[in-house]
Amino acid sequence: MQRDAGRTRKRILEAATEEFAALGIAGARVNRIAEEAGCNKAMLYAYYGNKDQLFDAVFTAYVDAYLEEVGFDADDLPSYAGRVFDYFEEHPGHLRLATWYRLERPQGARLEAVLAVNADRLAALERAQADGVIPADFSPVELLSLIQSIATSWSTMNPEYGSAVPADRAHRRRTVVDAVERLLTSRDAGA
Amino acid sequence: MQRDAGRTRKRILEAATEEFAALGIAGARVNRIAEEAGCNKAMLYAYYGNKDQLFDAVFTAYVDAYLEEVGFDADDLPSYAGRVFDYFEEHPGHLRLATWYRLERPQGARLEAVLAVNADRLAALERAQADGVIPADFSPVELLSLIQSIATSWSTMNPEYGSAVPADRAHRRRTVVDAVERLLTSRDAGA
DNA sequence: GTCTACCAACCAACTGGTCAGTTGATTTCT
DNA sequence: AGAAATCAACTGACCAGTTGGTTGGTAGAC
Repeated sequence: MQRDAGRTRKRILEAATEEFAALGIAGARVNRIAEEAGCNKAMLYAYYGNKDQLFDAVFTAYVDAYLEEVGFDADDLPSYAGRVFDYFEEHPGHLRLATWYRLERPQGARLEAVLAVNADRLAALERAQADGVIPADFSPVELLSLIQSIATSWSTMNPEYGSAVPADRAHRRRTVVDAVERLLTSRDAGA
Repeated sequence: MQRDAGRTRKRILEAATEEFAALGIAGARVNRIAEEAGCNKAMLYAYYGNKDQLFDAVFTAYVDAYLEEVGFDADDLPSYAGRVFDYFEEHPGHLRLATWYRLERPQGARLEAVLAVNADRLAALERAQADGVIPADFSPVELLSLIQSIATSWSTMNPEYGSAVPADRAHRRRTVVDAVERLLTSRDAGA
């Protein structure tokens, strides 16, 4: 058993990601994380401060990975929605993480990285609309909001639907991309 | 101070609704609920069994109120979406409750009431499509999933958007209804 | 090469406080 | 008198965070 601070840090972060994704901040147990990571609880406090800061580290790591992998393309929003869908299909825990964050984090503390990315995206959408590349029926923030919701709609459904939800991932993906395409189809001004 | 079992039950349920909506099952504190309800913790156990069953009572009461108030109309989905939007604008805690339920409840235990309502709605949509009242581009379950997501999209956004989200409730509502209308506009079969 | 002093990595065991749930007695109404 | 409603005080388990000490790698003296 070699000693390796970097490896231990990583193992803690992985174990914490799993625990927080499953149970949230209030439900997570520091003891369990340490046990799962195969190290002593004290290491966790040495490396990450406390439970809350550990959640921060987990959440920031997820956001970085998400932004890197999904990217953004104001000119092709349907395929952006498809990539969002793909990401959360492959990392269902990350969507839970994002939801816990929204529910359990006090209103004050926002993530700089996300704020900056959002501003960028809103600006890019505005430009694309000014250039006529995408229709301007919805404002940039409306578009982002709707697309995000649609892309994750299957994962955020109440569990009671259960068997009615199609098991075929490709089929569910097509639904998402299709719906976003419809949002972007210009309609006549008349009621 | 009169004694009144019914009133005490109700006060506990109200206090519990607030506490669970704010903090979820793991984060809620039984002591706080009793204090807020202005009664002893033992009453809570006498009337509702334990913490989990108390959450069940809270959640069931919310579902009943929701189903009653929102209703469903397969022939006019945009206005259904508008009513869903309205409901959660007026009871933001209830959307949080639904989210906690999805995150914290073990997969096994579903609510009969919701299962039955879902089945009804799927059947109603199927009929409406067969009658040609609404387009059949999306299947019933796809429609329900998309509409639910769109109606709650503003409330489920990451908090980092903050000031970019329009404060005007009527405006946000129009976005929702508009988006659902677009889903229902038939398109040509060609790619 | 190997000895040694040093420090980072690591941990078992503890602490103080908090939590869900219980008990046995008291009050109030009929 | 008796039943239902109420509660102060208790219990045992658990939990986040700490402490004081041990272990293992390694840099430099010789």
